[in-house]
Amino acid sequence: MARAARKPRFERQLPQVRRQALIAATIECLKRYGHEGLSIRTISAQAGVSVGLINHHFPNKDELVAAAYRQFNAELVGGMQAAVARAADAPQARMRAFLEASFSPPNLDADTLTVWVVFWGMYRHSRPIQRVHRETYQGYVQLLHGMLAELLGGGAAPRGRRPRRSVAAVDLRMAAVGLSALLDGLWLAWCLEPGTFRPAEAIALCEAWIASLRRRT
Amino acid sequence: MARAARKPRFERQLPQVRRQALIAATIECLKRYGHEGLSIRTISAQAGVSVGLINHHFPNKDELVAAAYRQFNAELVGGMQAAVARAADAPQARMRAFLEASFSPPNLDADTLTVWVVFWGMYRHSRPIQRVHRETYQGYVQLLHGMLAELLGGGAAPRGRRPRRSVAAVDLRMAAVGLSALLDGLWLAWCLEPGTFRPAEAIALCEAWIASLRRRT
DNA sequence: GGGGTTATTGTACGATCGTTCAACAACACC
DNA sequence: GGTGTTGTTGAACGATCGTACAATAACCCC
Repeated sequence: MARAARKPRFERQLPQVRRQALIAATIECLKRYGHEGLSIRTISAQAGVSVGLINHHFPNKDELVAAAYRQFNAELVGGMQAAVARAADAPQARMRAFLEASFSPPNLDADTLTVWVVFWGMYRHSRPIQRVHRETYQGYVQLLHGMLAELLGGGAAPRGRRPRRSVAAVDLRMAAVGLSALLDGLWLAWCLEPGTFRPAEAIALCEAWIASLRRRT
Repeated sequence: MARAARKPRFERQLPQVRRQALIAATIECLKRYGHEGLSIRTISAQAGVSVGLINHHFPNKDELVAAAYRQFNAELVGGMQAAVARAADAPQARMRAFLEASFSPPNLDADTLTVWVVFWGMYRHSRPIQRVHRETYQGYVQLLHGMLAELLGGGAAPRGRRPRRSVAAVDLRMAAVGLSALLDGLWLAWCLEPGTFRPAEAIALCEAWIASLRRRT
């Protein structure tokens, strides 16, 4: 045959690039097929590689899944933090941006719930999943806690000064628990049955909750 | 051998009884092993029967799982309704009983969450699961909605008279959405990390939410 | 106590799972 | 252009999955 440029059967990639592609394929499979999508063959097909390649870049399947969990969490929490950082430098505006990010894609999405549910199902029995959860969830809690402190503490100093009264610490803790629960519950309900209410209504509920908290302070 | 009473190798059961035992074994396996416990062999071992028996009483695995989901839901919702029915015939007392049942076993239990998560994971792709969900969840929503109507409507007649103002209907709908979300979120948070707050604190948060609703009416 | 009904058993089968590994080939380098 | 490194392939393995089915035996009935 003449020197027709033969197309290579595959392309070599840097390990870092390939690992990233495999992680992305894993998340995509989870979104599409849920728990059923978590098979080596499904993921490798999605990534367009052979079955053997996964075990060349990851010691086993659990490590790939844990890496996907880390990335998935980091993206969502990072998006939240970025939205808050973009907002005006006022407690109300920051909280507003946080709520709007909470009730917009990619957070408010049935696919996102599908992925979450799979990871939740592994939480109790998988050590790597537990470890990654603690790593990333902490950032989310601190973000929420900090914004509530700004809003409710009044004098809560931006340089980490202690709150005026120790009583406020207890209230703040339960305020964060409550707002977090309300957020998660609304998010869950919307993802399961999007027709029940509109995202704006969910935001309004959260702001009403916060307002009733401020009234009590 | 003398006529030592030979122990039968197995006991025949009425189909109804055996089906019930298999359903109970399925739920038990889900509590212990989560998604991994959903295998014919695990379930049959838990029930103390052979692998073939399941397909004699159920056409396939999905039908067994759907039956388990129906029973699991019916027990929890039934427990709620019973708790409310046992309470004094006053709106506050009924709501109080409802909240206490929500934040006590068997509802408030990490095992219960484990089972729920598995069923949630099937929700999107399994028709039987969707059907059972609608059947049972409806009872829960109506219970919650009815109690809120009693508490907030004031004049909401026990004989189904229409509320005074049509505005109240919209508020009532979102009030139910909000309380339901708060309940689910608190329940979820406690099951995932029981050390964060006490059940009584969760009840207090819900009652504070309801109180702020009443104040607005 | 013998016979009939059918709940129950346990093996077998094909499919799919995660993982291994020897062979291959793409690409950088000299 | 030859050579070395190593990212990549794809067949193969043992385990486990859900299901099918013929054989077995428990229990009711007369």
